[in-house]
Amino acid sequence: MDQDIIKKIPHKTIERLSQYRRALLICLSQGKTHIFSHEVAEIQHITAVQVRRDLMLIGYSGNLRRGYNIKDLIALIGTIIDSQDGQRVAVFGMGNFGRAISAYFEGRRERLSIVAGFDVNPQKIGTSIAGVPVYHIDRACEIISKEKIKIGIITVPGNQAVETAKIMVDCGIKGILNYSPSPVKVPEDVFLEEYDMITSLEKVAFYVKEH
Amino acid sequence: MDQDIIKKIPHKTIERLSQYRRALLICLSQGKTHIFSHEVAEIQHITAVQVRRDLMLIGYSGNLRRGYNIKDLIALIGTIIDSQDGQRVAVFGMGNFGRAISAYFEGRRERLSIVAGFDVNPQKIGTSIAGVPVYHIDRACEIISKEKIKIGIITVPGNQAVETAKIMVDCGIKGILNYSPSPVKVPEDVFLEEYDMITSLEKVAFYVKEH
DNA sequence: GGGTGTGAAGCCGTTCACAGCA
DNA sequence: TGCTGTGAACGGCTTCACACCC
Repeated sequence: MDQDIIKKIPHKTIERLSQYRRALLICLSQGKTHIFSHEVAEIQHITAVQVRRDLMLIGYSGNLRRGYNIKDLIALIGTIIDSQDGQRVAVFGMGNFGRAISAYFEGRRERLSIVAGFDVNPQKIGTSIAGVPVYHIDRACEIISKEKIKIGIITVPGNQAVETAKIMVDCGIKGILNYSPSPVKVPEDVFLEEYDMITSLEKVAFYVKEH
Repeated sequence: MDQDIIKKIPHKTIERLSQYRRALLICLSQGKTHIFSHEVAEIQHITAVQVRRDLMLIGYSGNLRRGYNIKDLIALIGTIIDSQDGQRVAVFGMGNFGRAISAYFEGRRERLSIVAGFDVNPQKIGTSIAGVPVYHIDRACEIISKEKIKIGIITVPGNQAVETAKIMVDCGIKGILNYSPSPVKVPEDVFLEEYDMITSLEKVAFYVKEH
């Protein structure tokens, strides 16, 4: 697919494509071969028009009678969001949360895999958690370079997040997913996504309070 | 603050208010008493105008010379997003992720606390994880009613999410935060927020791939 | 000058409405 | 009839631009 077109896909569509793929993989495993836009929409709690718009953006055309071919669509989404030769990820902070993510991710995606964990706790160094080898943070640059890691997930406590992000950037990480409660700063050329569970929970609590 | 005004605050502003408060609490603990909009903005990676807009929406006025009074602002945000008499939360699925959330949350907010965990693993039932007592899922309705729980977090494996959400709704939960990879369906009057870590990671990976 | 507060404009994602097709 | 594909309208959030103030 044309690079220029891919570059113009909005963030939100990228997120939804990822979600569509997950839903489609489940449908495929249930033996379905085709699906209508309104079926996808219902699963994702959005409208059918939205689904068709997204598929329009990536240039996919469905069949009028049977809807979209699930296998083809999964493949097409793969060509857009996956990297040809796979991407490697490291987790910074192998506490409860780091372990949870490693376990959650184990073997879910061929082209995106967690290959290293970093921590400072000597009891964890040298062990393997959910199939992910744990190294001391001091070896970050060495391992990142050796393992060709470009993406890092921050799961250290809030007060260490800023410092950790600095190390990641210095070692050549180009994409950071920050799950700590502290926002971090990165250079322009590093993609940063931050998510805080407390904010989400407070939001839910707010709307529950307001009925 | 006037209820009608609160109802009109957009979702995004609510999220940012939660984030502002977190940042402000840190500033307060560092001994600062006042802060400018551009300082808040920088922490959150947004613009100063955006911050001022949000504060305008909630009717807060700063001091021209010194900016915003941190203590007052924290208090005001509290009156908007917190519930007067506190809200109680349950975690469904005390695996790695459920444990991580419980630990992460322990003692962070007075007005929002995790008071129960549910699981099916007999080894966990009756124990306490990160200060949260664990019950068998069969007792969900009993405990939810007794503990006056209105909010639930789903951290069960994807294939059990739909079923778990059903139980939650049936037991009277009014707000759900779904961290499982499977979207769930809930009635109109239940507030639902879904977040999937794989989607976020795929998004980061996509933008790293695209430079 | 460097802040705040805000009407107006701009932008971007979503939804409407409908043509086209099997 | 019931779906897809899409130009056009809509709406809500963000940014511009500027008045005002110390």
